Amino acid sequence: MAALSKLEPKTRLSAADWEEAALEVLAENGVGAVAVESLARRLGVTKGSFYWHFATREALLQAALERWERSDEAELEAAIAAASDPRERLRELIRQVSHKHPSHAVFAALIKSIDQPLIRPLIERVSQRRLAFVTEAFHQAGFDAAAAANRARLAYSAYVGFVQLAQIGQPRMNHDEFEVYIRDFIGILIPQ
Amino acid sequence: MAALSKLEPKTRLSAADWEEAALEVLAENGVGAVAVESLARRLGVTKGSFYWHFATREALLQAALERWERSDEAELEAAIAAASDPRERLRELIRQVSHKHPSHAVFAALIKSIDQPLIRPLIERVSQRRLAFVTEAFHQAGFDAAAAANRARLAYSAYVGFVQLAQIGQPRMNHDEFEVYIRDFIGILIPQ
DNA sequence: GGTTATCCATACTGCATCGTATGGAAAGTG
DNA sequence: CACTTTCCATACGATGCAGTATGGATAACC
Repeated sequence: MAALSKLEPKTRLSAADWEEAALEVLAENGVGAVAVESLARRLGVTKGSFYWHFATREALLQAALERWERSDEAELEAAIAAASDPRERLRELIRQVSHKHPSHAVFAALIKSIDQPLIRPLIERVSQRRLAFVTEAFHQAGFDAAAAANRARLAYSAYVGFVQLAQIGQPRMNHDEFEVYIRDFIGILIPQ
Repeated sequence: MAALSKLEPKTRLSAADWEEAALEVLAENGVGAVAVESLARRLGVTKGSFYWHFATREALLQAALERWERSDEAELEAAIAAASDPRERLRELIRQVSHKHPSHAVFAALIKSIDQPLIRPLIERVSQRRLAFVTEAFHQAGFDAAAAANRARLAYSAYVGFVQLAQIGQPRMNHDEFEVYIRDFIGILIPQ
């Protein structure tokens, strides 16, 4: 995601620079904020530059989203390799996810634009992968298929909801309260 | 929410007609879809009508949202009066919420526009009320204050996330699977 | 039935943004 | 050092939507 590169005169830009900048403003201000001229101003150039690298705004979005999807998939695979005990794997995943991460800001922004034809299938694929992973972990932890699926749904829904609510600081918590919340979260969903 | 009033030549319109139409398209296509000319077409009139009833698009949004907030508050108060046993009250609320309702479509749309200055405080107020209610119910059900708050956070986050995910039919479930999910949901969060 | 208040149509301005056309500057290449 | 490729600036057209100005139509009222 590079550093917060605002108005760096820098050198000349590559397509990857535009994609990363797009993901930054996406995380900060949503999909709608990924506008050509606005991005150009942020990067210290003009539209002329943009339309050399990309045919259209959608092409940039697509490229940026593919980039994010790959990184998200990689994170998940890393989580799979993390621990051998499925319970511990779940706990570790929850802890990882709960201590935020730029990737979750992107996800929170994306889910708000779930109607757009470019976003919807992406969210579907990503959620599918994540749900399958969590379901499998619960299954390996001893729950039967149906119970595991439901715990996974509950856990993933809670994650999605929390990411949304976090933006209004709604479950108003300080750091310690948050830690206790995560502990309870784990305790409720992963008994024993 | 009136009937699905599309392109009814009808008679002349009132401010309330615009507000209800605004809530309809809000639920269907999000806050961004609440556009003056588009709404006018939907109602079979032109912008001339709109700007007689409202000074600006924001004024319409504000009025429509106040309308929705009042109805949401009333629903919650009805849920409070429903059952005397707090556990049963929670179960009933979950069942009510899980069998959808036009009001939840509005909420799902609103949460996507949580950045807008008109929406954010509204979501804050509504979530505050709902969380307080659920927290209180868990508390009355025997959990201490901290545990009750965390169960409420988990339950409400799961609700928010589910409402979002439901739009992509992500937790791909048929009717029976859904009922089992709700049963498990209740069983996990409300033990005994 | 005439007058007034209510409601709406038409035509316009202003602004943001996507996309195009084209010429120019800087970096690489022989 | 000439020349080509790569990258960018400027200027323009087109579209969509908010908001204004103004006159006309219809219903309500005395």
